[in-house]
Amino acid sequence: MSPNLDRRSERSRQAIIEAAMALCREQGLARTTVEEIAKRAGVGKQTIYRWWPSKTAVVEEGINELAGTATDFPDTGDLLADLRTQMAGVASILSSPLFAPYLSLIGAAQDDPELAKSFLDGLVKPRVNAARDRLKVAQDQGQLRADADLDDVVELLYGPIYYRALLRTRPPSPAQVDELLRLAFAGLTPIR
Amino acid sequence: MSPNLDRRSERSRQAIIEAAMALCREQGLARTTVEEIAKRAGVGKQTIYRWWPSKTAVVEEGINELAGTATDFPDTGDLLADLRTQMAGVASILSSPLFAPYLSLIGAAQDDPELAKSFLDGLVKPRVNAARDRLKVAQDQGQLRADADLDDVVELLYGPIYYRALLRTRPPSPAQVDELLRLAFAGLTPIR
Amino acid sequence: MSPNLDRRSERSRQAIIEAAMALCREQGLARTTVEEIAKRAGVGKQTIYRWWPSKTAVVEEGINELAGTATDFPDTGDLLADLRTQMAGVASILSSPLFAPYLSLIGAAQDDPELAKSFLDGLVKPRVNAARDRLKVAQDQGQLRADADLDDVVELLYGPIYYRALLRTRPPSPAQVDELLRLAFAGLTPIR
Amino acid sequence: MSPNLDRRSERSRQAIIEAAMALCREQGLARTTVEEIAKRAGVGKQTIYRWWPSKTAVVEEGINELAGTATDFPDTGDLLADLRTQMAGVASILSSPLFAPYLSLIGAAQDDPELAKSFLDGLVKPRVNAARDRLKVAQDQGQLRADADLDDVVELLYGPIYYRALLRTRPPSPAQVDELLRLAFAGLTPIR
DNA sequence: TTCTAATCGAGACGGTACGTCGCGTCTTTAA
DNA sequence: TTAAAGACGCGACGTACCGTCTCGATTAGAA
Repeated sequence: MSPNLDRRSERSRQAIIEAAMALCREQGLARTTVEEIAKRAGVGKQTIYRWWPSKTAVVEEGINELAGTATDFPDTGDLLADLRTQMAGVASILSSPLFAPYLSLIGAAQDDPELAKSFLDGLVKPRVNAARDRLKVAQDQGQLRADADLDDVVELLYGPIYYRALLRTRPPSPAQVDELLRLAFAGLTPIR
Repeated sequence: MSPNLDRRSERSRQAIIEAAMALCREQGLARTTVEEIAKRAGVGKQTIYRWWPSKTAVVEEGINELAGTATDFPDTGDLLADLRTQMAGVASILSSPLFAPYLSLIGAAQDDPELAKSFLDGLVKPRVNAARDRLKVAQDQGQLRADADLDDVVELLYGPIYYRALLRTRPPSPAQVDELLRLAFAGLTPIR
Repeated sequence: MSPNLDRRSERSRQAIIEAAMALCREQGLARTTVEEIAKRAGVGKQTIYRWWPSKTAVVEEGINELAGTATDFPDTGDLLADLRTQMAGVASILSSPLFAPYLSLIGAAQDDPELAKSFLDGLVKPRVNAARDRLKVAQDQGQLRADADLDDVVELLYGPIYYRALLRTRPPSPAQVDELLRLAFAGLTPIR
Repeated sequence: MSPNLDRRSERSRQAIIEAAMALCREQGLARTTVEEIAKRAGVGKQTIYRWWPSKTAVVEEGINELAGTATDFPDTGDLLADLRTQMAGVASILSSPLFAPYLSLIGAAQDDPELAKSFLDGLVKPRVNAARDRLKVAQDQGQLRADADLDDVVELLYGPIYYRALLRTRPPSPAQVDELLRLAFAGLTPIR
């Protein structure tokens, strides 16, 4: 019924993911076809369909491998510094052609509830949890407002970065992160 | 060369937009086909292609008509109150099934630079400008930190709403807006 | 539901039939694919599937057009001479590369009851009937044994020609027809 | 190079042939796949490909075993009686579902010269030779027209049986054989 | 008010890609 | 070494839509 994982060809698996990511970078996910991926990977279409339900699932796996630990959270004891480091990494990623398939994936998820779910569970939640954990430590240390809900804080900090990337107003950047952190921590209320 | 606008059938125009929006709400933009739109609208395919370059353009027009003045900015003199009002409207829209095609459109734009451009110019920029104008007035009145770049402020306030909608963590809501405004204006720095 | 015959492209119809027949002659029906036919005819696959249920149906129509009136029965008043003429025509056809698809069709019909039926009704029966009509006239004129069942006679005369063609023992030929007629009319019983 | 016959599994060999024949009877040769045969026989595909070049070769072997000595020629000294016996056997076979794969095989051979050759050499020729031998004896005894070419006689007698089977006009039968022999021996020329 | 040219609904067309089936080969594990 | 099992690269299947292209049949503006 379901295929035997032991007999799976690792060579083909990697070739498929790499081909999918490359094509996705060149033309976007929408214009990338399973046939092209198969051809570029030197693989039969069936081998793709045997192990993934769709091209988006392939790209999801590719993104997951690519992201790896790149967005891990540091803990130097200084929250602001750590946020600056990590968020600058996120901003770089979201403006990098290497990670363009990531934005395509978020795009595709808008019309694909299953993809949305696996994307949320597999890519977003783990990283949000890590962020929340780091914030919790800082909050306990008095480096963060005690009455702030940590999910709200995560949204406040990362929302603006994704906003730029997804609405294409301007690319996210480390400079944005600096200003963003300054504003978010100081608050918009004018100094009296 | 280009078709004669005077002879255009308004009945068909509306039927097409309504069919496109309805199908988009039912199945998402990706699964909606031009043929379906034509059939549901009781229209020939050619009539769609004569007036729009693609199905996304139809949906874009539909969104534009639907949005109308719903997200206009009030000016009661009280910035925080006005933001609360307007942002709550945005949050409602972004969580409403009626506006689901709007998210689909942002999704499609990730792989379609032309759509991204016209979407940005036609839908996003005018509203961002209106927001910036309102913020400028408030800043001049001393209701907003003087050293805050207004584009950054817009991102800080709207980023978190779009973040929830597009990453599907949880739906945007007026309650989010309240907390968001509280945090953003007060700042994350703990009260000493 | 079913396509509109008035709007059918005659150019495409002919190109498809000609391509199918040509490929069938070159490689046999079994190795001929719908995709090849479409490509050679400069036509979309759907156009084939719109008007025919299968490639064999295309070839059937091609054979029908090709056969035309080539196997019509003459009536000079001399049964033996007429049979010689007409059967020689049949023998030529069954050994001609031009008509190779005809044998392929009979082959395919062995595993396809629907094809067998339409082949029988469309190609075989009309010709058998014509043969029987000619034989009936001759029988009434005393040129053919009065107690012979005409269907049996048809089988006796044409069976050996098809036998050679389908079992590939040796190709049918006018010479075969001569000898066949001699034997069949004189009978196998030795002259006392 | 070629596999070792001594180590061959007789159990598998028989299971494969039986599965192939059964499937061929149920669905025809064209719709029978090697994968189905392997599955039904409880055998790996490779085991089929190791010992046969194609599914038709398996069926050919199956037919050969099935036919066995069923169509052997008797020699009671009475040609007509012997022909009646043997031809009735052939007619029974050609109208029996058990032997349906035989007709499928002839069908497949129309587009497969290699199959045609091995079919002709392995199945047809030996039986034609046996028939010719029996006819030769009879001819020498004066039971058959002396000036009749024996290959022509074989075609005259067996052609009509195959004709019915392959063109699907009506099934061959012992009754057909009776009438056939009557006509062929008496001749079609009216009695003066 | 009639003429006439553009737009309309309809849908056939040449294509591209889909997701599936089966081919014949190859690789792994067990007997 | 042969066997069962089944993954693999490949090619074709029949289908769904694409965007273009005819077709009459309206239908509204200019004559």
